[in-house]
Amino acid sequence: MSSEPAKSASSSSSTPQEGTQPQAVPHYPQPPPYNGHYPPPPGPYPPFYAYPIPDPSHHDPNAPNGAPSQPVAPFFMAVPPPPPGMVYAYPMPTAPGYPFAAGLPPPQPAPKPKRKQVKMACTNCASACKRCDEARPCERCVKYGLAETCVDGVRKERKKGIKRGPYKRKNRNASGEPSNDYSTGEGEQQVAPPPGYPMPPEGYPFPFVYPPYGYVPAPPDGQQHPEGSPNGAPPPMPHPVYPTYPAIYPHPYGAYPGAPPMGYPPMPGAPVATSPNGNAGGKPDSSAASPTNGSVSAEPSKGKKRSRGKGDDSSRPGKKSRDGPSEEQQPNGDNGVVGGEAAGKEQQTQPPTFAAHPEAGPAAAAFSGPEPRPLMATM
DNA sequence: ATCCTCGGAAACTAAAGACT
DNA sequence: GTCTTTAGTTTCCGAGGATG
Repeated sequence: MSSEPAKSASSSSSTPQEGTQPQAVPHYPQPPPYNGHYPPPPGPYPPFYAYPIPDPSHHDPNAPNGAPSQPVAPFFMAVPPPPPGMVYAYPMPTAPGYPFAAGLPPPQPAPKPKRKQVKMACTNCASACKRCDEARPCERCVKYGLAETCVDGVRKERKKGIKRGPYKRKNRNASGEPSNDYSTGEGEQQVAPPPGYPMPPEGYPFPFVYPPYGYVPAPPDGQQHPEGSPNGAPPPMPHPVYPTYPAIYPHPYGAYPGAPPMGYPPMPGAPVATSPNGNAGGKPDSSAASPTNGSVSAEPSKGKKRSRGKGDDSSRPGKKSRDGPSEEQQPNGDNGVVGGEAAGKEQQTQPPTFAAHPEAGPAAAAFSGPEPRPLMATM
C-alpha cells in the first residue's frame, strides 16, 4: 500500500481537484466544540479545526440515471488547508466516514495489540504451532480430545559460556529519561519542540506541527485586528511571543511554514521554512504516515513460499526441532531474527510533503468548498 | 467451510557485558 | 551489585494445501 500517497503534496497539482481555486477564508468563526476524538491542542494557538469539503470525486450512487449527482456526505475531503498563519497541530480525523483527500495517506489503524504468549504451551499445541493456554488440559486439547496428552513441554536449557562481542550502548539522552520519540521513522532524530511548546501527546500517529514562525493567533471572535496591519493580519501580540523557530514537524496533510496556500493572504514576516537540520520540512524521511509496521503495509512475510506437502513429516527444517529429544540446530545463532526486522522496516519511505508554498498540498488544492462550516463529527 | 501443516515473525527470557 | 544488550528459544499467526 502506500505507494500511492507518495505523490501527495508534491503532486498536488494533479489531484482530482485540479483547477479548483482555493477559497480565501478571512477569519474563522468560533471553533467547533471538541467532541472527544483528540484532546484540544496544546499551546496558545487556536484549536485545530477543519471544514468539511465535499469530495467531488464521490457522488451519490443512487442518483437517478442521468441526473447530475451531488457529492454526498460524509464523503468530504477531510482536511482543508489550515487557516492563515496556522498549522495543524493534530492529525486529521481517522473516524469512519472520513475518507481522505486524494493522494493523502490513509488513516493509521490502531496499532496492533502486542501478542501475548503463554509461559509454556502444552506439547500438543506446541507441535501444532497453535495457541495454548495456561489451563491443563488446555482449551485446544479439550476441543480435539487430546486432554490426556495435554502436558507442559520441557524447556531446553540455554547454552552457556557463549562469548559475545562488546555491546553497543544505545544512546540515551543525557537526562536519562526516555526520549519521547514520536517520529515514526527508524533512527530518526527527535526534533525538540520550540521552547514553551509541549510534546505531542502519546500515541499520535503523525508528527506534530507547531506554529510557523511569526504566527499570531486570531483575535477573539468578533474582534477586529487593529488597524494598519497588513492584510488584516494582527500585529505582534504581547503574550504569544512565539520563538523564532523556523522548523515545523512534518505533517502529511500539508502545512505551510512560510507561505500561505493559495487564496490566503500572505503572512507578514514569515520566513521560508527551514528545519534545524537543514532539510526543509524537518525530517522528511519516512516519518510521516509511516504506518508503524502495522499490519497495513508491512507484509514482509508476504510472498512467502510454501513447499510443503502433506506427507512430508520432516519436522520444521530450519527450525528448532521440537518433538522428540532432538536438539541440535545451527548452533551459530544467526537465526536471522535481526535481519528480518530490518527487512520489515523501510517500507514506504515517503517524505512527508510540505506545502511550504501557495499550492499548499492536496488539501489546499482540494479546497473549493463553500462557506466553511465547522467540522464537528470527528474532531 | 473446516482442518491441518508449518514458515517465520514476535515474544520471551537468560546469559554476557557494561555500568555504578 | 544492578542495568542493558544480545541472542537462544518458544509461542503462535496466518498462508495455503487437504479434506469433507
